[in-house]
Amino acid sequence: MREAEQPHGAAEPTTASVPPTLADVAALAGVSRQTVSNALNNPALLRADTLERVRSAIAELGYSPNRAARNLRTRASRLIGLRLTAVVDETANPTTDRFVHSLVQASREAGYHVLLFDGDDPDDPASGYDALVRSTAVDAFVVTDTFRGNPQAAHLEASGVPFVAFGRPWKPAALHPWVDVDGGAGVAAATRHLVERRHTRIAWVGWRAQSHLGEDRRDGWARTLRERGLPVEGLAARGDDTPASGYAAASALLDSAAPTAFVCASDTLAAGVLDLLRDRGLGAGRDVAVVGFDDSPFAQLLPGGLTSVRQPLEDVAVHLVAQLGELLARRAPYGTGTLLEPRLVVRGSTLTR
Amino acid sequence: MREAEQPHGAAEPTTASVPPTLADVAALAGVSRQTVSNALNNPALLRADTLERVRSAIAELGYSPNRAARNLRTRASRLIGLRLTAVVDETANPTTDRFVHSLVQASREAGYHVLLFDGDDPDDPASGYDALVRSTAVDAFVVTDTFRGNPQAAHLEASGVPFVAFGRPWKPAALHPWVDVDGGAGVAAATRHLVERRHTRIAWVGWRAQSHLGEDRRDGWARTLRERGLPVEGLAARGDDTPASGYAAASALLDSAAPTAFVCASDTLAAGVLDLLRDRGLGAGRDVAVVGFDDSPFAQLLPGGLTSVRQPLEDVAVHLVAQLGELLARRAPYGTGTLLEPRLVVRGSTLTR
DNA sequence: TTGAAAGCGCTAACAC
DNA sequence: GTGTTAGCGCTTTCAA
Repeated sequence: MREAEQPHGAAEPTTASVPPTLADVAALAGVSRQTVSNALNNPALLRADTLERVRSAIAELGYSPNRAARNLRTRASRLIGLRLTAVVDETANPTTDRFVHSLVQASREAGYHVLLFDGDDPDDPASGYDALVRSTAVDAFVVTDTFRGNPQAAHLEASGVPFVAFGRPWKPAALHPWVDVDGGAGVAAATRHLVERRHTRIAWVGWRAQSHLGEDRRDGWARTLRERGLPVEGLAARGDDTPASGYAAASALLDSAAPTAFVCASDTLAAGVLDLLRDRGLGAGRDVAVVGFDDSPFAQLLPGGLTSVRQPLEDVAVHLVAQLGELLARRAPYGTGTLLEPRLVVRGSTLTR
Repeated sequence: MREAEQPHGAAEPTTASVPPTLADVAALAGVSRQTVSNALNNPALLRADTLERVRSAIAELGYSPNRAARNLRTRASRLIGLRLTAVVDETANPTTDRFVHSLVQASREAGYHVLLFDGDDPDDPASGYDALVRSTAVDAFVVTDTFRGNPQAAHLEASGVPFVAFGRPWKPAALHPWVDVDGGAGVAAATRHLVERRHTRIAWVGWRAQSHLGEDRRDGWARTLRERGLPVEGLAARGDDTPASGYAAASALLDSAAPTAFVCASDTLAAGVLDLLRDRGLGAGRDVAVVGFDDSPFAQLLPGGLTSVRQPLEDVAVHLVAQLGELLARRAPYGTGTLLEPRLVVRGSTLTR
């Protein structure tokens, strides 16, 4: 019986120890536990003076409702699960950091926290998700890699797990809300920018045709050139998302089609193009223009700067969380999609001409 | 009363609906609830055949223990809180992404998940932390910005909240476990690398003296030069962590001290130095060597590559989680610290000479 | 407007 | 080795 050695004053700001409960607050305020709960969740129900008394008791004790108890009762965790995609080649993904940050902020404003996890088993589409759902550890997921038609989203949809996707659906009839960035529009803006700067032979350095994401961006380039009556044929290359691939593509294109500008599907490819220009003694921006995609730190730090398409990730996060809120509230708003426009950030690599 | 329209078989893999509970498993396996709990938490207590029966019942139902209930009972959440530091200037922090990823992975292996949050109020050191602790939403924190002597760590220590720090303590007598990277050793390795490549006038481009982190790195440079009997005086500059600052520093140093190599406190500063070299018509690696710090995507993508010091963030995360585990298990291992050595990644910016 | 009772799903003690 | 009892802290009926 020696465990209950309470300090002198129960109401003083004790360091950690045992956190106060609803009952403690109720006792201090001279009301029932229920009234304290109402003060928290339905303040409108209380009379003004009662509410005030309860609130000062809460403040005095430094009370916060126990999350586990609340979660157990309400069958919700107010947690959003986000699966981190694997780090490729020890290189940080330029968008991940910004996106995660934006999501955390948007979630907080909606009263949610973000729970991070990664898949134990890359072969299993359910990996990570299922356990989290069955154990009611998270209320919903944000899925980030649907564009490549991955099986995870399909699996989630089949299991009836609430989720919203950053990326357009992998099939027309998808039933989940999504938010995406109109990469084609971004690349189109970049291409127009080059046309305005008097470029007529504008090349595309992109990814293999399997990538929806890459085809979307490529379309923005091709579409704009056709609109302006400029040549498209023989001015496009495809490859992996590596500097080496960009390097090789630029080398081949320069020899075969003599473009004066390169639009790239990523900053990584642009880095390879820049590398080749350097090796050929060509000045980026001066002799040949280069545009990247993602506005990564690389684009920002490159001497002279790399013109690049910047995704509005902050807005993406806000929309995702908003859709998640609706999804969790009612069962309704299936089939909603939002397409956001990126913005071209102009720097030295397209300027000095 | 029309809500309880149960499907025919209770044991079939229903989509979402109501997840099975311990009681369902117990019923199916023909044992008590407690036995199922033991099967999960103390399998050694069960007889082999009972265990087998329980396990197959668990598998059949697709059962996962309800997190909220377990958390309520055990007074633990198996969640580690990580506060994301603010995004500066819309630029991603090169280390954040890698570190977060490493932490998620290390945590998973220890049976924890990572909960992300950001401070609502930057002026309040308790911001975010306190609420999460009082509501028992997380078991512990990983604090990442202790090095600059921030008040958060001091506050956490005072409140008795379990946490481990990525960064050395801000005062000698700190009581919390920490893990840090020996930046001085990394810069020393970089400096030795330059000495071996016959450089004798090696400059330092760093941060203001207030930064412990910066002084630690700077020491690695100064120490090495003195060991080798090379000049230190007049070869160092300090400024903000921006390319502009690196540009200005390099410009001034080049005029006043004619160094043939620059060691920088960050890749960001190195970017500025490279920018200046380009403007002066000097080739990085060819005429003047440059070393950065962080091995950011910029360093990896820069044409030719930027030699840079890479922090072992994966190891940092593993050590942090290990210390957290001990801290949470017993109350003992206060005062432990681990210092890890970074690794120099050599690229073109120090090679062609 | 406020209070009393019940129970969410789990595990720590203890009895069998 | 297995079952019984109790209760973690909260919110949702319902009654006063």
